[in-house]
Amino acid sequence: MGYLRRMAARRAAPGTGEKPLSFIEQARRGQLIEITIGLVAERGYAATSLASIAQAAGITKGAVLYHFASKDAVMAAAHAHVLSALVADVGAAVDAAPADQAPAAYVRRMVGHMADRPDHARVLIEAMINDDRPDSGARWKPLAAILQDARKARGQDPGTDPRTLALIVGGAIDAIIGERLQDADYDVEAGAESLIAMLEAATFA
Amino acid sequence: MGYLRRMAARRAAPGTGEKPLSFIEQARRGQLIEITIGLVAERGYAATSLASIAQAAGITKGAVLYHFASKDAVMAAAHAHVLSALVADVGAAVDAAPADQAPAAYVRRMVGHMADRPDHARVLIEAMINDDRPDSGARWKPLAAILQDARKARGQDPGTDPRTLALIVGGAIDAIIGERLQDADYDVEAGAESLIAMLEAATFA
DNA sequence: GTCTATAACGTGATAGAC
DNA sequence: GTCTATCACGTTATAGAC
Repeated sequence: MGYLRRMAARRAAPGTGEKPLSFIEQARRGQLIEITIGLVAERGYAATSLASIAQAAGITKGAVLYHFASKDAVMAAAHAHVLSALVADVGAAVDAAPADQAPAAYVRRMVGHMADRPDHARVLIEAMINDDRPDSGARWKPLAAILQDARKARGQDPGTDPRTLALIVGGAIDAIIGERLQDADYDVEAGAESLIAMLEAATFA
Repeated sequence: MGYLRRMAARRAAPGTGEKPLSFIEQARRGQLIEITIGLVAERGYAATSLASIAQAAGITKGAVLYHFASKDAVMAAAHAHVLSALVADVGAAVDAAPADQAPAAYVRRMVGHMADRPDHARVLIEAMINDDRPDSGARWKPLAAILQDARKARGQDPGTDPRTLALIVGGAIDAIIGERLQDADYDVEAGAESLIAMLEAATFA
């Protein structure tokens, strides 16, 4: 792995120095995070209020704010939860594949992961949007590195600008996932394979 | 054109039966629309309140609601404004190109249009997100049709599923534009050409 | 016809009850 | 340690002044 870890690192960075939390606390936090994921997936970030979270959990707003410092803290926790699941899943798949097939593995698992967890996908999309920090390439760099390694493993010249190639592939993945979110009948696996085929054709040119 | 018209048609549909509006009214509306575009581009849909629009225009909230029926009506007007500009621009470029080169023209003008108007791009993105109506393929169908026509003009078999191909290209365009919004130095023209090269390679396979 | 002042509501966060 | 009642603010929309 290592590639995707960087993605997560940005989020996890400030959180060093956590106090140990009780079992009931941990359970409540987990419950609230799950509820928040569902609500954000359904209504979006801005439309998800503390009141709606509290109501879904059967408690009051203040109780939510006892377990989390602020609304943003709840959102950040929910985002971190789905992001770490994504990183672990895709990272493992990429690491298990030989370097020259890592890009295909990345595309397949990324699409598969999101298709299997529509709620997570929607949360990640929402987070991507509402995250107004200028992410200096954090989005495309991991994939660009995987693509470069694959080319090296095949003994090819570095062809198209890796940044642009990673952006194109990443954007295509987003579009395929987005289509699945709107139409549950859309065949994402076939979409992923089409994208991989295009990528192979472009890499050999 | 005709392809992109459909995109706009959805939005424009209900608005038949408009009463003629006075000059000052039209001017105010235009002013408010421009202001709204700027604010939405800067802060996003949810964070753009009537108060912020009114303040930027130097009037009160109520005055805004005299010219538009509701906050959503202001937003819809702003969206319609940027969308019609996009449709007119890209549509003209596509129509001017021979069928076999229409996809390339589409990509170039789409990217160019957005790169030249970052505010418009951001508004379109925001609208895409907050538009929770299930758009039955409205997003990819125009491009899919252009791609199919190009293949026909070249006497090629219909290869990859046109829906998937359109989704991939559309997603790639979004990613290229998104990158430009975050990094003004990113060379979108080069990105567009890379995408077109990939598309050509895939079409010939 | 154009706009200002006011109202009714929902929000995130706090102070304090248990 | 856990949660409820309360607060101050910003929101959209309306009623009414000019």
